[in-house]
Amino acid sequence: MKEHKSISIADQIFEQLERDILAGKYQRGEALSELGLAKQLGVSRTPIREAIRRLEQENILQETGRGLLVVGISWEDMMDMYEIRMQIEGLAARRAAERITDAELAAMRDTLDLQRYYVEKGGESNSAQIKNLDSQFHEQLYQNSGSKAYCDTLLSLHKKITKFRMASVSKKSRALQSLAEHETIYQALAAHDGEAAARAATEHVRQARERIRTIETKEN
Amino acid sequence: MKEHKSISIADQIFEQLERDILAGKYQRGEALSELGLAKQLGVSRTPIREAIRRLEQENILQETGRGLLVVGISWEDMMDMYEIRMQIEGLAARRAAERITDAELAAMRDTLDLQRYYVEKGGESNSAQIKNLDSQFHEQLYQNSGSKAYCDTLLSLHKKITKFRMASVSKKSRALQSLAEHETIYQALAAHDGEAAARAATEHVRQARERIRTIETKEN
DNA sequence: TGGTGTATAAGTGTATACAGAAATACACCC
DNA sequence: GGGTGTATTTCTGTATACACTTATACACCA
Repeated sequence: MKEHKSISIADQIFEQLERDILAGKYQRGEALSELGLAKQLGVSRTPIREAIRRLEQENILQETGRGLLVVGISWEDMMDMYEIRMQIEGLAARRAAERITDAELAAMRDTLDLQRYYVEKGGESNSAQIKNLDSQFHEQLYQNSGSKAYCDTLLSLHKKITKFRMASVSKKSRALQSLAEHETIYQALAAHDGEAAARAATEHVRQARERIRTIETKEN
Repeated sequence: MKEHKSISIADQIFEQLERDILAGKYQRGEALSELGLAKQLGVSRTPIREAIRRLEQENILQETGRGLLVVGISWEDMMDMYEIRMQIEGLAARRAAERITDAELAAMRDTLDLQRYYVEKGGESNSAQIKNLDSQFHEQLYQNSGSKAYCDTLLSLHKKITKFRMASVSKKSRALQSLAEHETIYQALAAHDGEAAARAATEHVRQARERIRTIETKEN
């Protein structure tokens, strides 16, 4: 379904650098140079520069006048993003519940069913697939809020969170719990119950944060 | 106090295009071309492209594969941004109240006093100055939340709002009311009262939205 | 008259060349 | 030996050239 308009080198580099930075592959404060990246990636500086400008706009890279500084996001930043999402995603869900169409509901239902299929099937090989479907459900929710502002804000936060340190090890029990929460959100949307949708979405983000927090705490 | 690192042409073009797009100088859906902009602005395509990439990242410009599409923001988008800010700015204010230092309080006090000076002095010539100080107060608040996530999110929303259609005609009565609300926020911060700060900040954004809404409604 | 095919124009994507600034290294002088 | 001045290297910023894609216009043919 996705538009494949040839995907320029600049886009690929943007994606790769973003992923690497958010995944923590580069140290916070580490210095990079355009020429260095160009040589390393085997392309000219032009696409590198365009990728860099976008990363700067996202505030995960910073120009210093002489070289680039990796800003990235910290653990605290991510917790804060969850906190912000808890509020905004709830409001977006309320709106979605009030305006969602049957076709949009059916599409979310499909996403949910497919996700359930992969989760119950289990296996590490499907974890990428599951993560994509999880993201897709949220993106559909954002889209169905009908608000560009909500959609843009939430997409930006969600993208950073999902790429953070290759986050969220997929354990089946957690995946099932997350799925159940999605189901609750869906039911509220289907019932066009704004209040319930808002509560469910907020609670889902809160739980997701807790799941991540628990993992990290154990690691450290 | 601001860092003046020579301000590249690319940066200037970014600022200008962003301002023009958000101010409504370009029609929503209007097509632009790199070469056209380059000729019009008398520079090469290189800085144009870098500006465009940043604007794309902000979702106010969109690549179509053949030319650019002006997306901009609509009136509804801006109302939604206020709604989001109502929530997030409240939380940011709560945090700021809990951690703000005396030095930071003094800096906000200075901003406030200077704004009051210009507001009471009156006159259209100072409206730009007043707007800047107003923005500065909010930016200080964001900064003092101590959270990169809150700061980034709020700065992005605030920037778009302030540039929207050259928003907010400055009437002295409204400016005074806004100032009084800033004062309330400041008092809560100074008292390190998180709850009060959150309430005051949220209410201030709500009122700001109402002030804008009233103006627009009269215009249409 | 309508459709098709080609030529042309316009636009983006990428590489490269060049200018200028800034840090660094090194030699020279005291 | 230390400090200073200069040369060199290493960056970024900008312009330009070229490849490639696609829309468009126009002529030709059925």
